[in-house]
Amino acid sequence: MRGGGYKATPQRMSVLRTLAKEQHQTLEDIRTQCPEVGLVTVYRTLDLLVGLGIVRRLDLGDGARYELAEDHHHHMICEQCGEISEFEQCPLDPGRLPAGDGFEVRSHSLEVYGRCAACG
Amino acid sequence: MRGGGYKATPQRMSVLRTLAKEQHQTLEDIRTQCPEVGLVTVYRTLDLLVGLGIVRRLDLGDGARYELAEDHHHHMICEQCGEISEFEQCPLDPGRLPAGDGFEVRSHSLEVYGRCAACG
DNA sequence: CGCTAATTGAAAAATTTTTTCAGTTGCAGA
DNA sequence: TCTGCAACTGAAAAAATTTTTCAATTAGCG
Ligand SMILES: [Mn+2]
Ligand SMILES: [Mn+2]
Ligand SMILES: [Zn+2]
Ligand SMILES: [Zn+2]
Repeated sequence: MRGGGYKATPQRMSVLRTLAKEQHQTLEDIRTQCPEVGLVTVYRTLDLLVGLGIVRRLDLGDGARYELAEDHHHHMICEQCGEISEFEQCPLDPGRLPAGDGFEVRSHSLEVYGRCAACG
Repeated sequence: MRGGGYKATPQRMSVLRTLAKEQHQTLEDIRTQCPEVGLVTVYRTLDLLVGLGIVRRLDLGDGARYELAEDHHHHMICEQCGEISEFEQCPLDPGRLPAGDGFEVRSHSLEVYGRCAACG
């Protein structure tokens, strides 16, 4: 963080601490957890952290959510209750990724929709 | 469309015709193609069509896009030029989908990021 | 400790989306 | 073909979200 000439301000630390507590939070979630950080600063901090690759921005259909960019994983979203859970194992068969059309695959994003255990 | 008591208005036809011309359009794209349709009506029509399952809303990181909900397919997004292309073959191995945790998979969404042929 | 570029946040602006509501219209039924 | 009316439209206003400004503050280097 300080490597690139960025300051480790209390506001940034606060946002990071909040992100560490729980994954997949919305801007409002973060705001609630960091009432002492100004709205504009939350926006700017998230932009910065996303730009640095420390945080990942998710678009799961209900607005932006943020998570610490740790290991590669995927999301299961319950269409009934909205619960978002994660799974590690990557169900992609590399052999069946698109090829031959000259597109070079660098990363991917996979979301699985359905019903969580609680919603049957 | 008329089945559910909905009217086939010129505005709705116009939006549908636009969606048929090109996939993955933003609201602005659609507005440009349908200058005669009021902004509010475009919003409402897209909501309606998405609700009816005729249109799919995409979140590929740069705001909402819309496409006719035809066959199941996936997207390749070039991180350089932003080009969005499609591929049909599903690289998912059903055997490696999350299981045992009680989550019932009903659908999925897969996006592949990288470089298109033109961007090297 | 002092300096300075980086940072913050209140206010204002810009952008995007939703709500209102009075007037219009597609279309089912006569 | 004509009528009635629930469905629909769109201008205006409101609400919600995001970005820009800019003067004051501050983290961290020397
Ligand atoms: Mn996650
Ligand atoms: Mn598509
Ligand atoms: Zn994966
Ligand atoms: Zn698939």
